[in-house]
Amino acid sequence: MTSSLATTDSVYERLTNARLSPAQRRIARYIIDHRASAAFLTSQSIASQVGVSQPSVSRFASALGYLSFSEFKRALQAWAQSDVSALTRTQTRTSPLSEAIGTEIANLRWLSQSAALEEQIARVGAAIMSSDRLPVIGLRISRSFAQHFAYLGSKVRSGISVIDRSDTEAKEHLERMISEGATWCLAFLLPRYPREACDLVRFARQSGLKVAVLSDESFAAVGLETDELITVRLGTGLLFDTSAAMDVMTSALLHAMADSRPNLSQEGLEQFERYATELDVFEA
Amino acid sequence: MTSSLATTDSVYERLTNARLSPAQRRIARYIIDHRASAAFLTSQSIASQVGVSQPSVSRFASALGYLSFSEFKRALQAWAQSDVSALTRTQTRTSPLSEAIGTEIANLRWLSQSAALEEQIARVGAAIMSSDRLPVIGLRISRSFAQHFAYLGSKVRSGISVIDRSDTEAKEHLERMISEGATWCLAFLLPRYPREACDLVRFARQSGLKVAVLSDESFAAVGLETDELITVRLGTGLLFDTSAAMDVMTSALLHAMADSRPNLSQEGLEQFERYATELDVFEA
DNA sequence: GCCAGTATGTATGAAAGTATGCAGTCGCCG
DNA sequence: CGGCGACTGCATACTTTCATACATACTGGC
Repeated sequence: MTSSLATTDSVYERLTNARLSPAQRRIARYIIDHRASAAFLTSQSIASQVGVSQPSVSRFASALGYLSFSEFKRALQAWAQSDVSALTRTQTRTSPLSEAIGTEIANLRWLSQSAALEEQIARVGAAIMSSDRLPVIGLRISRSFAQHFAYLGSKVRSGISVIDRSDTEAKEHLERMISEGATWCLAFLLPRYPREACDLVRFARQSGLKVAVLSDESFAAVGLETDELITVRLGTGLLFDTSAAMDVMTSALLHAMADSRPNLSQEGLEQFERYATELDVFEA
Repeated sequence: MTSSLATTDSVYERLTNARLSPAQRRIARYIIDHRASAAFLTSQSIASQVGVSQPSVSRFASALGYLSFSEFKRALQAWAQSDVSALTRTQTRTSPLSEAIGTEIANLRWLSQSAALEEQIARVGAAIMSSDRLPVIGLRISRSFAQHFAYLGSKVRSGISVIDRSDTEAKEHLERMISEGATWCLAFLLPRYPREACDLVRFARQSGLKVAVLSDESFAAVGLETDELITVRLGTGLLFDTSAAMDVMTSALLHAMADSRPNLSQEGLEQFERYATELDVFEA
């Protein structure tokens, strides 16, 4: 009876529902993140990976309701298995959501086929890293992208600031950054291309800044001059556009930035870690 | 030297080339036919499946040139592993970027295959649409997601506001929204789960709000109670995590919200269009 | 038929892996 | 401050799994 329960309930379900101790949470975390490989490790090696004792792993399995660690491992293997076999299964698209996901998959695929992209990202990353200050422009829907970039970017380098408006105050801000040593700026410019954002980009270039723009394919139609233009495809299946590719490219750009100045970036990241530990910022 | 040979040569090559006795041939046959599962069985159970003794299996491994059955099993697992990952891989991955894109494609695929998801999104969309006010929680990295959601969400319904801090002022804000009719709130809660954000979610629930959380898989390990939990997988190939699936789910949720109250949403969108045209907000 | 060589199962000890009693630590409540 | 309960690591007993010695069975050459 008990063992039949073990096979019917999903491992993941148990992991989410069970009441776990701190050490057990860390184990759960590790297992979820490494399920493919964790499914075949011994309690011993999981323990050492996570940094707890072997008995803790053993107890963890029973806390989840399994009779033994071995039984848990079997369930885990079945889970990991179903996980990969899901990949092989092609299914018919019916709903808008799966349509949308399908489109985004195609968009990402297109991205990975784009040959010159890799090199361009590296080039742009190095370029904006070389600027003493880095204004990041993003208005309306693009504001959140600019802020996302700036939040992470600030862990890699200093002097990043978001410009999410287009009034005289914003222009003043931009000019001040130029006088402080900004040579490049980065603009997120997604449909439907706010006129004000375009104006701001023009203003920046007139002021002598080089501009790197992250946008989508149809941006070309706007006819705005840029120094670097990275384009992605957006997903259009749902009420509002989805921007999975933009998310990936943002991260890729950050990666390239860090790559171009390993020391500087490493320092920033370590500092953040120290600070996070000190102030006990995160769970687990 | 021997062990390096063991890892370089493919298992399959050895299976076909080695000179084997009748019983060993049967074992080989079984292993080739069931490699996915055989890779994790004990010598004992392989033996009983094939109908030979356990030492035969043990000897079989050394006949193939492995130092021990354990080493053979590891090689087998690696083989089975590469076998399934070959399914996902169409081209050779070399750079971190194309790795990362590949991962995100897998993440999206996993999403589209998740059966209950569609229904859950619809349910959550309708639920948060029914709340007279809608606080959206997002701290640190999740702030931009919350803002993205709120920016678009405000075109679909009114009364959305972002809570991107966790001080008394934020709690005051939350309580005011409750008194104004909020019954649900939405929280973006991405790794590494800020403690403050978790606290805020607990506070919200204690204050009587239902909480829908958008997070990633390992959130389970945080052990936070929620009323609805939507999980995606993040991409981990680059310096910072990518969140293509989160972007899609955010949009899907907005879509579901609009679907649950077509009139209300339509009205909001039209109003935005009128306003945009009037003020000449966009290019083209 | 006998012998050498090969093949295979049984028995057994060693090693690896897992579970549990016990004690130390920490936080909480009276 | 002291007792209590939860948590966790250590030591250890127990279980499973693996490798090897030995015995038995089969094969082909003589």
